[in-house]
Amino acid sequence: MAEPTRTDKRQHIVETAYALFKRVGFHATGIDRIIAEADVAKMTMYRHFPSKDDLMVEVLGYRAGRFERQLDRLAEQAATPERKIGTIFDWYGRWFHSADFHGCLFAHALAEFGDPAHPVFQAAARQKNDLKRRMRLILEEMMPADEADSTSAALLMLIEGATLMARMGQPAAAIRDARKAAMAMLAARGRPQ
Amino acid sequence: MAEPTRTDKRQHIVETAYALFKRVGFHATGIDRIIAEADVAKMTMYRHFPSKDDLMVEVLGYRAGRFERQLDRLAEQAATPERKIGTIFDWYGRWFHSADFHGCLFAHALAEFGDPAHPVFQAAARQKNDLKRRMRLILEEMMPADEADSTSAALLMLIEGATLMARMGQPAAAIRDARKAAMAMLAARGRPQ
DNA sequence: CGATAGTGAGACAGGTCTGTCTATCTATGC
DNA sequence: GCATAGATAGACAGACCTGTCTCACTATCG
Repeated sequence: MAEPTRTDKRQHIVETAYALFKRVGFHATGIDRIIAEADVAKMTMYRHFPSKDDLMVEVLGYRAGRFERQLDRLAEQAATPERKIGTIFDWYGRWFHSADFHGCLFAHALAEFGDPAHPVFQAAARQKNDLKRRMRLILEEMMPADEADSTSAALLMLIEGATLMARMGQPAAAIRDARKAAMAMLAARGRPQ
Repeated sequence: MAEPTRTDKRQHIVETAYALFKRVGFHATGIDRIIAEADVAKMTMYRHFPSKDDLMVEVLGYRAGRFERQLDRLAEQAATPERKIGTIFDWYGRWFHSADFHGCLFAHALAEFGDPAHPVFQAAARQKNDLKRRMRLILEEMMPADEADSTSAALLMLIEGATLMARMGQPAAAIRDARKAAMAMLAARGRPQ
């Protein structure tokens, strides 16, 4: 009964690969290392994922899904648009300070796979676009659509930049300054230029 | 006379490696490809650079120096702090639209080399810190030091995030939204919260 | 002319990479 | 009990990786 079922193996490979890609990188992580740490045979991995590319895409999808579900839960608890955006920044603040923070896996994927036609590039870009859309929909509750679009873009930039700064060893300053700028951006709305 | 001098070879290797690292990535670019495209012997490269790590650090330093010199020249022409910041965003806007834009080499280096003790990581982080310091010094002409610090951090985040969005295929929207947010940030200064 | 320093071409070592294949084992469903 | 599907270990292919080494060549300087 402690025996893992078939589909468990698949998920176990995904999670092991996720941990390695995050810590070590995509190119720098070899198949041999993934199967060694996951403790599965090579053919088991290749049965589930025809190639390393497929595995990377699956890992990114898995991570993106987990991220979306967490933000969904947080959004429910917040009443106003400002607070909803605030909970997103809160999430990033906690993430920056978590023990196994190694930067954004999606940004790293975009960095390592420069070809926009590559499935890994596309899977990573999808997550960024999804996050921007999420924030845009929130902002549309409090401002016109075009303004919500440019503001959500700016918020996404702050988040991505803050993640980079956190990665460079300044997690506390990163989230503080990003949050401050974001809140000022929302509070200043409607004021005369 | 059309013959290249000795030190030219060294610089030629650096520039060829730079073009490849930018387009292809650090791990994905092999020594063999660098020397093939630079049209030099392998031993010539290894005489100048004891290892690939050394070459990568040199490439990052070369690129950072070129960047700094360009910003120095632009800063001279601008009168007010606001305009100086504006010229930096202008530079990024032109870069985003240039033919061989492939994202930020330093951000990619940070993504591929996760260990903060790695010389490549450090060389890349240095450029980000230098850019932040440059903007902080400009902002200190118009605001107190602590405010200049957090504002320069926010501006750096906008720039890094905009670079990521430009890389994902939206260069025009990226620089427009980043610039708009940055200018609003500076204009709103002193207004009551 | 001769010495020296940089360069060239390429073999080579030792390791790693992705992906394939075989042959054996095991667990579940009927 | 038995068939089937999934898992196992490990060899293997063929390519690529970094870095070393040898030996011949060339250009400059005195």
